[in-house]
Order: sequence, then C-alpha cells, then structure tokens
Amino acid sequence: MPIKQNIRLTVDAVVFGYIPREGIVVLLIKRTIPPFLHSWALPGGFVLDEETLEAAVTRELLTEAGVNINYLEQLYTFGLPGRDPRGRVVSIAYFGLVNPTNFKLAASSDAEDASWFNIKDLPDLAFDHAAIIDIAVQRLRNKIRYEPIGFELLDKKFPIADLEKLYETLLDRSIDRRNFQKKINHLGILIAHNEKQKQVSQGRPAKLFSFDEARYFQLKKDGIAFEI
Amino acid sequence: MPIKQNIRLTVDAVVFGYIPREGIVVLLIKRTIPPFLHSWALPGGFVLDEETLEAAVTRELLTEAGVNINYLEQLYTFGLPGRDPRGRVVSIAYFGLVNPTNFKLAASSDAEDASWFNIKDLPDLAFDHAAIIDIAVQRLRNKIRYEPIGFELLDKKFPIADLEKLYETLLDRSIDRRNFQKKINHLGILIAHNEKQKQVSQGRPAKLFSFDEARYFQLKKDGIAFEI
DNA sequence: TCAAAAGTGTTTAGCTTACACCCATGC
DNA sequence: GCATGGGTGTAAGCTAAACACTTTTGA
Repeated sequence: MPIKQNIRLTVDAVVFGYIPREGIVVLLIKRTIPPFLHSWALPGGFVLDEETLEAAVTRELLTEAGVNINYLEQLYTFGLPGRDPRGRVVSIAYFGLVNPTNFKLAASSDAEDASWFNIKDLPDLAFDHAAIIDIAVQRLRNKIRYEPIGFELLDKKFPIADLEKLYETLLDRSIDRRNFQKKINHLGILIAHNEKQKQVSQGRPAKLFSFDEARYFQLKKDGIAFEI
Repeated sequence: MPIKQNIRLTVDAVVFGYIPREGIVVLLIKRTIPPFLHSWALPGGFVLDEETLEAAVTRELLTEAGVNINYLEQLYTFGLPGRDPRGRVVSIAYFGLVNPTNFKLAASSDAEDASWFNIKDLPDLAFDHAAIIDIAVQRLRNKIRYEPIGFELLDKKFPIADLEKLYETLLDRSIDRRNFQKKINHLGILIAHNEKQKQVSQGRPAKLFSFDEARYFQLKKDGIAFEI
C-alpha cells in the first residue's frame, strides 16, 4: 500500500460564451476566501469524496455563478507542485460552452461576484488560472478545424452572419461570406426558417436559421475536416 | 478551508509501439500487489507529494518496465468513484510513443513481468485500464489527421513502406503507395539516404529515409490538415 | 527467368477560392 | 434615394484520386 499522500483535488471550469458584437467571453468569479481573496478566478473547488468529477464541476458552477452548463468536456489536469499556496493541489480543468444570454449570473455565498470577461481583456487571475484559460482558448480555436461549432454558443435561431462572425473571431481573420455559406450549407446542419431577424441595425433583415441537432451531433461525433 | 478529502492520486501510462510486421502494441505489466494481483495492467502508480505528474509517470515506467520515454503527453483523467476497489482513486493517464526495438523490457521488483501486447489482442486488464487504452487508441488514430506521426515509432532510418504501413494500420485501410509518397514528399519531412534496406524479404531493396526533425516538430507544433 | 516489392508520372474529378451584382430595409 | 447589410452564382486554379508500367533484387 502507498505511503500516505498529502495531495488534494480540485476542479476548475473554463466556460466560454460568445457575444456577437463583443467576441469570446469567459466566466470568472471573485473569490470570497483566501488565498487570492477578492481576486478573479475560474469557478471551481474541491472534489467531494463520493462525487464524480463532472458532478463537482456542475455543482461549483451552479453554486458560485448560478450557471447550468449543457456542454462540458475535460480539458487538462494541472498538477505542478507550487501552483497552490495551500500545498499540493491538483486541479482537473473542464471546458464548457454556453450562450451567455441564457443566464442571469448570480453570485452566491461562495463568490462575491460573477461576470463575463472578454478573453482579450482579462483581469489578473488567481493561481495558474491565466495559463488554464490559455490552454482552453487553444482548445476552442482547434475545435473548429474538426468539429462543427456554434450550437451551444448561439441563440436557438440566428442569422448566418452570426455564425460567420463566430468563425471569424475564432480564426482571427475575415472569411468570404459567400464561400462560408456554401460550406455550411454543404454540411447540411442548418435549417432555414420563415422568419426574419428583427431589425437591430440598418440593411436588409437576415433570414433566421437553427441547427439540425441530429446532424450536428453526428458530425461532431464523426469529426469533420473543416477548413475555412 | 475544505473538509478533509479522502481521495488518492495515481498516474497511468499508455505507451504505444509499432512493429511493422505486427502492428500497434501497448506496454503492459503484471501486477505484484493487490488488488488485481497477477493481472495485466498499465504501468503506473501513486504520485508522490512533491513530484510533478510527468515525473511520476516517468518514474513508474522506469521502475516497473525499465522503459524510458521521450514522447509523453497527458491523455485524460479518470475519476469515477468505484474505479478502484481500494477507495476513491483518481488517475491521470498519459500517452506515450516509443520504438519497442530500442528497449529490452525489464520487469523489476514492482512488476513480475512486462510485455508488449498487440492492441487487437489484449488480455483481461486490471481496474478500468481497458477503457483507458480505448481512449488512448482513439487519440492515436485522431492524431494522424493533424500531426505528422512516425518519428517516435519507427527506426532512425526506415523505408517509406514502413511509414505507409503505419498509416494503413492506424487508418485501418489500404493507401495508394504513389499518392502517399507524393503527400509525404510534399510535406518535406523526409531526408533520403544513399543506403538501401538490408534484404529481409524478396524484391528490390528500398531506399532508406529519416525524418527532418526540425521540420517534423515544426509541423507537429503548427498542426497540419493531413488527409490520406 | 520468374516472383516480389520498389520506383515513378499523368489524367481526371472535385473542391476551394476569388470575385460582382442585385435585393430589402431604415433613414 | 441612398446607405447598409443580405442573398446568390460562376469561372479558374489547385489539390486529391485513380491508375500501369518499368526496375531491381533473390531464388
């Protein structure tokens, strides 16, 4: 049997949202307990003895920020000695996607504040959370090369331009509108609706689309080679 | 401060090798301690309080199988309650690649045997190690879609046919020899040598190649869209 | 001289890219 | 009626895929 270990286990969640006019945002909470008291940090905390890792993440997201996530995947485990001043703490980071407009953030007893931050404009962060977000951003940017993306991030019904802007934001370059539409149509994941976007700006109102969920998740599972 | 946790932490290594005439093999050890006494299992063990996760994997690989790995990456963390009969044990699995011909496996005090097994013909395994290997095989098969592969698995100098057979094994289908060579040449990662393969079988002896390491690792870093 | 594997090039099809004009709406 | 963004199609270039014959060696 092993010598007694003195290592503790936490989970952290990097939850991304997309706001068409603003860009990619990440959910942060303000800590109410030391260390890093009053610092911004990723939602997360210690794993309970009998709960699954996913349950721990879900629980922390709910209690610290009032957020319920459908899409969560494991990101990476961070375990360098010294990453936590309290001693050896290994953290399993998760990666989530949500539509920020679906939630009213609710800071609870566990956090004095919860807020979305643009990933281009992050505050100083507790622990190694800046590094964790870096890895998560890489994962997000890579994802679009072999998976359809957008379902979890956009409104149920959206104009194609929003999806295109999401890709442009993640790829950090402009995309030809016409070619983009051809490719997306070719994937067959969009359903057109007989509805037009309510005017928010000038110009012709856009048709609204939604994802064909069956096909979307099939492609997500199979993987695609999607080069825009 | 958190309630006292009763969770322990291990690492496990899924180390793959490639044997051109046999296929993809994985390194397993035979356990000398309960639970699963005398079962085949992945090399691995408890993380020491002050060591990094990578150091723990490297140490276990060396002491249990006498193997030294250059290429190791984190695979996934397995944490379901009940996966270990001794109590709550969370295991961080690593993924490694080696050329099996570089090592003489040495079972040490920690393992009564160490051996390569074809991934198509695995014995019963301890814990959830069969599931861990499944995930690792998926990772390996996915890797070839966006990274060059082969450097860690093949001999320093090799005939192109060996590299092609590696791709055929991983993709589980045949590849057109001529188109494959064109693509590999186009990547510019191979250096031709003025040496021929020593005859092992009938037929014209093949030219030997090696990897241009600088270019290989550059492409590995940048990612490629490599569809064969 | 035959069997086995290696070496090499061309044609075709499909996909990707570049590109421009018309339409619907608000001001 | 003009400014703004939306909707749509075609031609050219490039990459991928299919495909066959010749060369070198061992037996």
